[in-house]
Amino acid sequence: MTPPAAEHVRRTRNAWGEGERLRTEILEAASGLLSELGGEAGLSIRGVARATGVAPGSIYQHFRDLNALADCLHAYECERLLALLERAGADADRDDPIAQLRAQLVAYCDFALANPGHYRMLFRRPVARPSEPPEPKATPLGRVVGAFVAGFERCRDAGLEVRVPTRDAGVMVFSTMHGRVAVQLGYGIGGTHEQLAHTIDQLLALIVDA
Amino acid sequence: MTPPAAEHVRRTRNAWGEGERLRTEILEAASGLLSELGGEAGLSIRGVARATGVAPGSIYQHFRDLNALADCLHAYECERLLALLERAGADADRDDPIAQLRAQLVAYCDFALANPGHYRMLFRRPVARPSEPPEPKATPLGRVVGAFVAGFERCRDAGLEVRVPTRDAGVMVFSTMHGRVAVQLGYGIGGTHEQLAHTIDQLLALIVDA
DNA sequence: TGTACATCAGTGAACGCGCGTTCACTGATGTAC
DNA sequence: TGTACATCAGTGAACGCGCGTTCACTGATGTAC
Repeated sequence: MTPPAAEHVRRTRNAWGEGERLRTEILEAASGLLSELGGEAGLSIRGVARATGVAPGSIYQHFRDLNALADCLHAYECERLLALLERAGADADRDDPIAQLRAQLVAYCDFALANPGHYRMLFRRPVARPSEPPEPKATPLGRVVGAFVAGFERCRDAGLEVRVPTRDAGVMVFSTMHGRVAVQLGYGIGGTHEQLAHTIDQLLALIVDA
Repeated sequence: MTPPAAEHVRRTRNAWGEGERLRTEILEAASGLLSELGGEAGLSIRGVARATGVAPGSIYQHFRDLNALADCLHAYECERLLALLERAGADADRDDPIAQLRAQLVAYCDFALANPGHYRMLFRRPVARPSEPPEPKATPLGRVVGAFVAGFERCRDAGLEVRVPTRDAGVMVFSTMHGRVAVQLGYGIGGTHEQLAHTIDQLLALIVDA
């Protein structure tokens, strides 16, 4: 019942005209809480305020209410993950679309295993969200799948044979990795970096003819 | 913020010597709430009491506290699912271990898609449970994987060639199905009964030589 | 250069609420003698 | 058969708590004249 002790940080207020900085500080603190709490459940205005070192009321200058804060945090984490995937792809061999895809898949798994709380929030959002209707493509799941689909399209554009429709291929690698990650997180097996990399190689070899 | 309206059911108290019946009534009511709430988050003593039609204090005659109630509910749902799998296997052709396994996998997917809230509770239990250490084999995930492993062992015993160690095979089908279910639940694609059955057939054909 | 005022970046006390949990109780049913 | 007592299956009022949210405020920094 006791919330995890979020140390009461003292902070110096932002300079005149830079109030928007608190918004980012709040999101970063909330992001840290996701790790401590292991997910979105238990996230509260007061907890985030404590972690930020700010009065509860101050949150409301940047977020309409708890729901809006959760939505923004969700979007914030989603962008972080997608940026990570993009960077992983960009860091890989420019002329090897398979290597790029592989790097993105590895980055995805690494993120999930290193940040279970963030991962849970991103992909296991509770259904009962009265806000707006889902719109699958805008969902983190949809966007990550989209990134993988784009990877397969790059393979196809490079003249490699992709044996199934690229959309199906994207969904396939996502669901396989999501399942593997869940087994590791909940069961503790099959999720070493090497095992996952091996699965990724096998999957890619199965789907695209290099 | 308002909890979903759990209609205040009036109930007649149990007869002398049959007080244990309330325990089951509570678990059944809590199970119903899992559907309404879409998962374990938001489950409360008072909510369960309302759904059962009983005073909050009455819960404590059967469960030490909220945590114990959640643990028992977890076990209760776990048994329900495993019984479902067992029945599915038993209802299939006695002499066809592949048909039995197939029936269990289909039953598993059907359960997940029909009961997202229960599924989430069973397989996405928050990490921060101070109770006892996990003990993977006793976990729903562990036991379901175990049921699948047993299915592959029956195949092997029947003289069929299982191309990977049965344990790996069990983990493989579980993670594949878990991923597919997650994509359907969060994204709305790939999860029709036919598509899942098709995936199951493909997977089984890949793993065991019939 | 002074000064009155506006704006900014917050604070902190207060509210009402639902929650978990406790506890003295109530009324019906069984049991000992 | 009567009756005193024990046990059972709950009730419902009360407690203290953390929560979301509001609101009047404070003190520092900018701006108009």
